Amino acid sequence: MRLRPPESDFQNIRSLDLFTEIADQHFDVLMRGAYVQNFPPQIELIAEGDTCDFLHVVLSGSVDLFSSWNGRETSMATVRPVSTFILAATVKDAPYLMSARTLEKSRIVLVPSKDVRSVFDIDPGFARAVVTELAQCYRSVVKNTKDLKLRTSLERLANYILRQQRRAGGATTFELQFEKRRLASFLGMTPENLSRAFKGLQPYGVRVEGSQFVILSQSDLERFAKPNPLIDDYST
Amino acid sequence: MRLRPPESDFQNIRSLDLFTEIADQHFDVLMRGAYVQNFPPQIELIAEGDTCDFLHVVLSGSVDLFSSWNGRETSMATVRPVSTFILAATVKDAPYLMSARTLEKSRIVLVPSKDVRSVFDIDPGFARAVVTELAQCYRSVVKNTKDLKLRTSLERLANYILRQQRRAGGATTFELQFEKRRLASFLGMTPENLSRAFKGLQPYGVRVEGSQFVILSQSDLERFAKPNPLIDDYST
DNA sequence: CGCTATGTTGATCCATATCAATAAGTGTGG
DNA sequence: CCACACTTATTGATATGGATCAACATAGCG
Repeated sequence: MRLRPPESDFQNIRSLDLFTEIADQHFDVLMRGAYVQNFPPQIELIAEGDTCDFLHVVLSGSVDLFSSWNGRETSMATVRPVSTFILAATVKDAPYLMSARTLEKSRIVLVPSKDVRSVFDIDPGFARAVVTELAQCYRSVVKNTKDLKLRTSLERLANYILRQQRRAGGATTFELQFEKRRLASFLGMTPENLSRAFKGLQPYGVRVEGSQFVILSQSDLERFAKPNPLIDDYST
Repeated sequence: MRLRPPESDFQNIRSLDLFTEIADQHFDVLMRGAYVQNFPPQIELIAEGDTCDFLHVVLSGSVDLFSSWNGRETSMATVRPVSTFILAATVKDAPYLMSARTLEKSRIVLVPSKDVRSVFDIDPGFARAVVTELAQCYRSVVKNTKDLKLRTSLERLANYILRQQRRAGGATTFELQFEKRRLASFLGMTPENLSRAFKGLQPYGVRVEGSQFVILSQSDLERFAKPNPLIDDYST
């Protein structure tokens, strides 16, 4: 069942960096063509290789971006509310490079790609926002590549934990938001190896109980992880 | 010695996708503020972490983009004429995530970042080109991540060879344009491992003599490499 | 309350890194 | 133009990080 997004969703969408500078009438154009839909968990929203018909906005829930080749699969990123995904395919009008599936019950807005492109061409504020967002995405992937190529799996895990801690407001205790197997895949390792890596971080003051992470010694962990803003900072 | 770009360089720069749709007067604005410079090999042009003052355009020669962490270093990409680099840092006005050094004698144009941003704001054709270029860059890095996470080093090498072959126009014989150690670093492996990987591809009809690659059996190599447009195609 | 998926642990294997030695280029200055 | 120095490439021996296989534990979930 497809429905136009109700007024209540508008606010959430408009609050995105991508839409704050857009002219009201142009935002209306995008919303008029848009659909909102609630998906159950584990639904494949898009498949890599598909043509790109919609820009997706996650309003609630979460979405996993993943890729496959030759029978192997890897998790590329997790999208959390409120944010968009596959903007690059949208602006290039090119096939998706990644597949997407819901991790939990999720509310997703689908904005027709051609509307996005046509509004881009007439709205300078939106154009500016698109380019900023894309640059941000690009930089995130570059950081991820550096993480993968310059660090061992133990170092990646250590820095991942520190990043999550910051996202959780700096608390010494916080929850993993999804399965460990997905974390393993995202970090480029096997579930077995991840289990052992948790043990490997115990000497640096990391305790893992179920989905709960506890940092017993911030300084020990940081001394081992050597976090770097040019790899680990989300903002810049 | 810094010099304004002469007329002869203008044509080359303007032929870039990034500058084909820009208005003449706006292109002039960019060129008026720009400098052109000839660099010897092995000169570090920018260092990761530096603030981004210039968009760089390679007119001739070649440039290596690389990153470091904790005493390790990895090659991220090679930039060949005529193309730009660090566009993302330029539009975001954020620190470079990668360092750049000349691989050979190179002619580079430096366009002040703030000029790029201000022209972006007033020239829709240029804005469109910037967003297309950034989307392209983003997709390239995503493909590279898939390559790294989904393939073994031998598979990466096999597909790299096939990509280079296509760049060389499909010839069965072609030259590696730089050192093997850099290729190893780019592919995320050690030089020793690369040497052995060359041997490992012999059964699939690959011969390496010095910097020359010979593909004796296209079909065997492709059967092993399993190239995929969503990882290996440059265009989309 | 079982059933099924996820996570852990142990044993083993394999790919890749590291260390060491040698060979082959490459460039420089006499 | 050659000799020397220095970097890069190759090869061999070994070490190790991480994958795989297998068994078991645990936790969600219907």
